Amino acid sequence: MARPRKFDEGRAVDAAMEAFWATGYEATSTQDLCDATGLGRSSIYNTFKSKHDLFERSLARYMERKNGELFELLEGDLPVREKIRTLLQRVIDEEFTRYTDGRGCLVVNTCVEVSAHDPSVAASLERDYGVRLEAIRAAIESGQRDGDIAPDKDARTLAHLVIASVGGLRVSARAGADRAALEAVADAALGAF
Amino acid sequence: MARPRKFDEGRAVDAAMEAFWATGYEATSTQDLCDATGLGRSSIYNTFKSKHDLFERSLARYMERKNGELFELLEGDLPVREKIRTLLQRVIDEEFTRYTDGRGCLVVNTCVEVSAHDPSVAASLERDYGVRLEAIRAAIESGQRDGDIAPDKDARTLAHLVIASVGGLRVSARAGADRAALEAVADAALGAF
DNA sequence: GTGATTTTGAATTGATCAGTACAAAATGAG
DNA sequence: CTCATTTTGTACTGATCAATTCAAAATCAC
Repeated sequence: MARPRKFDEGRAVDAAMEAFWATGYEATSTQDLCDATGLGRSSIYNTFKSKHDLFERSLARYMERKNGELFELLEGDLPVREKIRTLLQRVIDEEFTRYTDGRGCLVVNTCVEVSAHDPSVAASLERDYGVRLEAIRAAIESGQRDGDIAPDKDARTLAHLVIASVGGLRVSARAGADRAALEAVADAALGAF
Repeated sequence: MARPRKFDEGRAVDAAMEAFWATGYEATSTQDLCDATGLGRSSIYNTFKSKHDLFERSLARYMERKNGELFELLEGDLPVREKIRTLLQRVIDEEFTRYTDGRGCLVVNTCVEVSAHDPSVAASLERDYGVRLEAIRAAIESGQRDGDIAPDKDARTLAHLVIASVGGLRVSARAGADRAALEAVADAALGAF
C-alpha cells in the first residue's frame, strides 16, 4: 500500500520517556526528542500529535513499567511488611544510583512540574494514584488476613501512607538528605505497620 | 548623585518569587517576571544579573519566609507532638487552599524541577534542609527532656521523618489524594512519635 | 513498471526565548 | 543651571521554541 515506517513506535516512546524523565517536560525541546528518538521532526509529528501528546504517551509508558514492577513485588510471597520494606528500599537505591542520579521518578516529577497546569495530565496522575493505592491496599488487607499486620489498622490509610512515604523519600533525596537518613526514615515509616 | 530607583528591590523579589512559585523556573519567562514585578527589562537586568540570579534570590526569600514561620511555631509552647501536628496540618491546608491551589511549595518544586541540573541551587536546597533539620531536631530533643517524647527515639531521625512527611504530603496532594486521606497519613506519621 | 499512499528530510514558519544596546529621563552635587 | 551618574523605556540581538510545508523517497497492490 504505502511506504512502511522504519522505526518502532514503542521504542520511540521509550526514548522520549527517557528524555522527559531526565530533563522534565518544559526543558525537553522537540529537538531533544528528535535526538533522543533518532527520528526526524516529520516522523515525530506524523506519529504523535504534538510534544504534549508524546509526553502523555511517555508518562503512560512509565506508569505501565513502574506499576508492573510494583505488582510483581506485591504478588510475591514475602510477608507484606517485607514487601513494603523492599519497595521503600528500592526507591532509596534508585535515588542514589549514580548513573541515573537526579532523574528521580517521572510520576513524582510530573506531579510537581506539570499537574497543576495541565488537567489532562492531572487526571492521568490521579488515575495512576488510584491504581497504586488499590494494589497496595489489597496487599495490606491480605497481610491482615495472614496475621502479618494488625487487623484494626485501616488498610487504605496505610496504603496512602506508603505512597506518601515514597514521595517523601524522593523529595528528601533531591533536597540533599543522605542515604542513611532516608533508610532511617523508611524504617520509621514501617513502624506504622 | 544620580537618578534614584522608583521601585523597592525587596518587593520586586517578592513578586518574582510569586511568579516562580506559581509557574516554575523554566516556564516563567523574563517577560512574565517583568509583568509580575511591574518593572521593565532594563530595571530587572540592571538590578539582578540574570533570570537565574533572580530565581536564586526568590528562592532564598521563600526559604527565609517559610523558615520564619517554622521557627515561630517551634518556639511556641505547645507540646512538641502538637507542634509537629500543626506543621503537617498547615501543609495540608496550604495544599487545599483554593486561591493558591496547585502552587505547592517552592522548595519542594525546586527540589524536583531544578536541583538535579543546577549545582548552585542544589547547594542552597541542601543548606536549607540542614537548617530545617536542626531546628526540628532541637525541638524534638527539647520534647524528650520534657517527657513528651520517648527518650530512646533518635531525634535526628524523627526530624528527617517530619521533613519527608511534608514532602510526601505535598506530592500526594499534587497526585490527587483527597484531604481526608492526607489527614489520615499525617496522623499515621505522628504515630512514630 | 505504474499509481496510490505514506514516510521522510530539509527548509521554513512566526512566536518567543534570555539578554543587550542605547539614548532619554531623572536626580543630586557643585 | 550644569555636569556626572544612574535608572528607565524602547528597540533590538541571535538563538531557539513548537509546529508546518512540501517535495523526494519508499513501498505495495495491481
